[in-house]
Amino acid sequence: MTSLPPPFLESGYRHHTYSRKQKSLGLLCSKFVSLYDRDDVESVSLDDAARRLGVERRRIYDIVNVLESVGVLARNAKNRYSWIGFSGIPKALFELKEEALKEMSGTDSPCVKVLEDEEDDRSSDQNGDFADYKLSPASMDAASSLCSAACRARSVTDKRREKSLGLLTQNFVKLFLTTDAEMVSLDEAARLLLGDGCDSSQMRNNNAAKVRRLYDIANVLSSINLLEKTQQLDTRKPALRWLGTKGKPRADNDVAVAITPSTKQRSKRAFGTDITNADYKRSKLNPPADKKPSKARLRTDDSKECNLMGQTQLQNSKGGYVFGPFQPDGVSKGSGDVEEKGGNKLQDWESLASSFRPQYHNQALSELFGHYMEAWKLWYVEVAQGSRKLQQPCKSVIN
DNA sequence: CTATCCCGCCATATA
DNA sequence: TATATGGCGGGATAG
Repeated sequence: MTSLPPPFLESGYRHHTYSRKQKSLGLLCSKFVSLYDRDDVESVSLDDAARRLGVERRRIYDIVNVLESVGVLARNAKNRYSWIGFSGIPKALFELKEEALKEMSGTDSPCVKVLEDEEDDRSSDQNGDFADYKLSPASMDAASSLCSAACRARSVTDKRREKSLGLLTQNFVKLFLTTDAEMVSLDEAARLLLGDGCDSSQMRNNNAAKVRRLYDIANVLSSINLLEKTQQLDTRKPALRWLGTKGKPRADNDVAVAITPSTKQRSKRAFGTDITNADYKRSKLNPPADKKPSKARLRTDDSKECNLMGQTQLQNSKGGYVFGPFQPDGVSKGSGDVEEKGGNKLQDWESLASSFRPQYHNQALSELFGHYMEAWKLWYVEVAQGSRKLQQPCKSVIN
């Protein structure tokens, strides 16, 4: 009753201008954010959100799932989330990265191919070693990707979790956090997000499904300005550019530390995600046919004061390699059972940094990581400390 | 035509 | 069981 079918809306039909854009996940997410990103908000009710935004609950789940993956929200209970805000992003990203690094350090893959896949599903995900970043272009490692079947014993529950939007989002983000590449073609991302390997079989259709999910993720992350939908400069192919890590482009000096948005707890618009009812939606350059998209769009993001910190733009051999595989399948609880978020995380950045560093074979990466640690530390400390009262969740998380 | 991706059915999870 | 979640992919719209 509350929902109106697409074609025909409420009052008459005066608005033949039905446009999907008006109901895009991204726009909805923007509304969602502006609705809750206030100092006095600390709890979010899905029911309330759905009602206030005038959409079906299903859509709220989509938004909330990805936002939670990047630390903007935290689940409390049924129908209940606590609003962390943008200040929670740095921490979340840091943890994601930490997790990603841990996973790829070859120590994983405890689960080899156990037995053949049962029923339908294909052996999803790949993982395996991360020895070198450059995996052979094609053919890759169809064989190695066979594994992962393992964890199936974990019952259906984990199985479902494996394909959740939230996990997909995390893996997607990890991809950007563990490499200096900032742009991935949609297609490539879709492939990496799951068991690529063999491109044969009827994975064609499967891939299409994944892409659909990728669009969902991209849309909400875009509205948060962590991501940007673009297209590869050469190939006009659609691609996604990560914005969550770069500082302002104009910083020549490698420094360009964080632009800590809220020195004071005041500015809740950490990420400058202000949505005006007007659709400020950037029109995607997309000129006629051969125009250079380059400067087409002006100040892409009105100086999102957000951005964690400046990072040197040492974009070296980006073109060469591909991202190593990470471990998608229900890893989280895979190995341990007691770990999870209980332990002592983010203890010493110092030690973490030093312990991680040696893992890089690539000098540039190593250096880059150093910057990451530095900047993150700064940012995190500042935000965590200064953040208004709603920092309680953070505090408790640490235990 | 292909790229996007909204919509909501219905399987699962949870209270 | 009822309700809450959220895969999943058909098929409509944008380009």
